[in-house]
Amino acid sequence: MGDLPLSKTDRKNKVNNPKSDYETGLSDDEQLDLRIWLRLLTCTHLIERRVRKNLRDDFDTTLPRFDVLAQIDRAPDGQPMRELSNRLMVTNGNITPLVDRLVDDNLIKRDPSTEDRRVQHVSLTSEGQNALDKMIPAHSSWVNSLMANLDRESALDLHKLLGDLKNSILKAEIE
Amino acid sequence: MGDLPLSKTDRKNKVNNPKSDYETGLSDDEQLDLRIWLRLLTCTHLIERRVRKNLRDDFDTTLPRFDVLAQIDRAPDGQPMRELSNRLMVTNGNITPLVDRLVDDNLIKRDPSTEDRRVQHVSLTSEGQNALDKMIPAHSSWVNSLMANLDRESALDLHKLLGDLKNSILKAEIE
DNA sequence: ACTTATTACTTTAGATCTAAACCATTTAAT
DNA sequence: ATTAAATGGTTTAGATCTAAAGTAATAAGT
Repeated sequence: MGDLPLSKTDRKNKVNNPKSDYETGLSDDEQLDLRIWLRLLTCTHLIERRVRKNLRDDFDTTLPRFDVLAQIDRAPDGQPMRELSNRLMVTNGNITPLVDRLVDDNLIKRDPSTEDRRVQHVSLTSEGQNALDKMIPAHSSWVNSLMANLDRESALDLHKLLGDLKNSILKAEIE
Repeated sequence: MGDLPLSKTDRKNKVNNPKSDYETGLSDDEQLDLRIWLRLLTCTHLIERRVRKNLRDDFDTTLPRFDVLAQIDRAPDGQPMRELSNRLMVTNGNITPLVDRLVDDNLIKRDPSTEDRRVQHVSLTSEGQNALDKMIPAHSSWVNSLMANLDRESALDLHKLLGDLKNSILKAEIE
């Protein structure tokens, strides 16, 4: 895919890079990619576990509920359910009961769209906004403290490389 | 925490870095950490979605089942349930029914430990080993293709930085 | 020996998730 | 206009997950 004569994809080709780990049958590049994937997963799990616990201990709520509230907050005028499930990257069938419960708890509200009768616009109630306003800085500080041992330059590099990775994935998804 | 005079933790201090985003009330470093966390989550979700779909389409199985099989494979002589849940970073109560189903499908087997009557050693059956041997290279190639647009140097950097992040998290967990 | 943790695993209750089927509405294509 | 396709949302079935309680066996402290 790359324009460079020595792109990684070339080097991955077993004709160009016959050295494989005999035990696994995987090339060096494949091994590296798998290790990246494992670390990605580990970091995600570790952070999620901490955030989950803190949300429960400090706010008696759950991560998916917080995620929904935080996402709704990003569109103050309300947003359709589909946008929620897209942004949160979960299936649409998952959002409905989550929103149901948050509506029951009077933290968010559903308003039918005037333009499209299929659409339900979801937005925060003042109670929901209040609750979220307390959670946002706490959540931020938790993540912050987990990354405190990463110097700023590394953090900037990591942010950039994760952006590259995301683009690589999206490019691969298209084909 | 850092030994350097201008460590990130110092700069995070609002006295030293009074510039905050007025809208969010978060410092630049906090914003950066949150963005890293978001990208981490996005990449993880995107890869998981793809792997999940491919496992279903090509092998008619699920990601948690594959994870359990792959983890069991790493300890050929069998390993206790606890080690499984530790390495897969899920609660122990989650592993039991997953293992139950895989045993029912004759892909793995449980053997009581001779040394400790509480322990159940889990290992692959030959059927399970056969199934897994087909999945491993496929899984690797999927991950590989998702990262194909990342050049090798970036991949190495990313691997290293994710290691740094992991260490930072673990250090923070201890306190 | 005896009591008290601790550990390995299971069980329970309930929330969350996926995939797939479904309904209603809107859009596109004749 | 009429049909066909796409879209937004819900529902369903079933798997996966967490947290917390429970059970049995081991380890540690006195």
